[in-house]
Amino acid sequence: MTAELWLTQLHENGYRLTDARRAVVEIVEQSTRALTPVEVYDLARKKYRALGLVTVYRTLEKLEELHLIQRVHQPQGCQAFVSAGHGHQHLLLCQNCGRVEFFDGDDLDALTRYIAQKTGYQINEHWLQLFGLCMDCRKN
Amino acid sequence: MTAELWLTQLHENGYRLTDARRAVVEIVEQSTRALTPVEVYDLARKKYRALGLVTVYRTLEKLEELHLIQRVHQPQGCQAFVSAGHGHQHLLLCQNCGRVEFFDGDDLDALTRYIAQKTGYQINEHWLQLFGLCMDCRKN
DNA sequence: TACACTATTGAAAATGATTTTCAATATCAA
DNA sequence: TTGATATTGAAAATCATTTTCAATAGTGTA
Ligand SMILES: [Mn+2]
Ligand SMILES: [Mn+2]
Ligand SMILES: [Zn+2]
Ligand SMILES: [Zn+2]
Repeated sequence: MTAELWLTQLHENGYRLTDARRAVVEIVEQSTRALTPVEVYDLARKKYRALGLVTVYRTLEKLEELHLIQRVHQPQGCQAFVSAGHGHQHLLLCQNCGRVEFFDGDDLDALTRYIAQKTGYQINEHWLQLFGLCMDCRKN
Repeated sequence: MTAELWLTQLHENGYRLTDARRAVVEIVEQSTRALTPVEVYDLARKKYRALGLVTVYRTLEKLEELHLIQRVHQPQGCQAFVSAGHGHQHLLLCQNCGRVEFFDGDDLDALTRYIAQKTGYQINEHWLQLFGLCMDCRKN
């Protein structure tokens, strides 16, 4: 249902609504895994046969620009995307099935103050990511 | 001086010591910034003119395999390498000059227990990275 | 609804990064 | 010193991403 919202966002930012974009948005928005451009291409082509891979790249670029999706960095590679988190959130990734969750509530203030003091750095931001096994994959 | 140790490591693992490897090792080992393969190539060629870019890729691959270097993930890209940290350490990166430091002492046990409990995930590892401005760059 | 403007498209070509192939050469254990 | 072979750099191949371009489709306006 949020797919509609993404399309609205695109439209409000002066982008036209096309079948190609609709297909890409629908796939990426409802995925619980991070998807690479080719994966998006393969899946979206089931909805819209004529889709070109170039258009997938171009659409992902725009969705990232509008902060609707974000790139996911992993040991296996850094070319995959997921729906963006809201506010200050971090990723939790399943090492087996690739499932992606967001979490918040981390408090690194004490740590960053300590490191800043110790190193002389002014610390502006942080990346935090947890890896593990999701409930489903633990059963195997 | 650790460059010698790296070469010893390579040798002990059955790899031959060549001028090409020596040049790459010397450059990467003493750099305070993460370097891309091309950057390593350009710098190392000042020590060993005949060096080929292919050999840089192959040498970085081996150094990573032996855990002497590690890949650095950044917003601008994920193809750069630095000397690996020791034990459980994380990276602190200067957003201006690219300087790299390691820190430890983060304690995410409470957080991971909380997230594990809340999501049902079994959490195995984490990535943490701090970004900011190093002492030198703050002065500008 | 029809139209005109122009953003968007997919195919093909171009670019950039990395990997593979290969014959010549350098390393090193014996 | 020498022979087996690991390593090399150049060139070609591969893979991911970007650019170019002419045809087409989306949108606001009449
Ligand atoms: Mn945080
Ligand atoms: Mn840690
Ligand atoms: Zn899973
Ligand atoms: Zn700096």
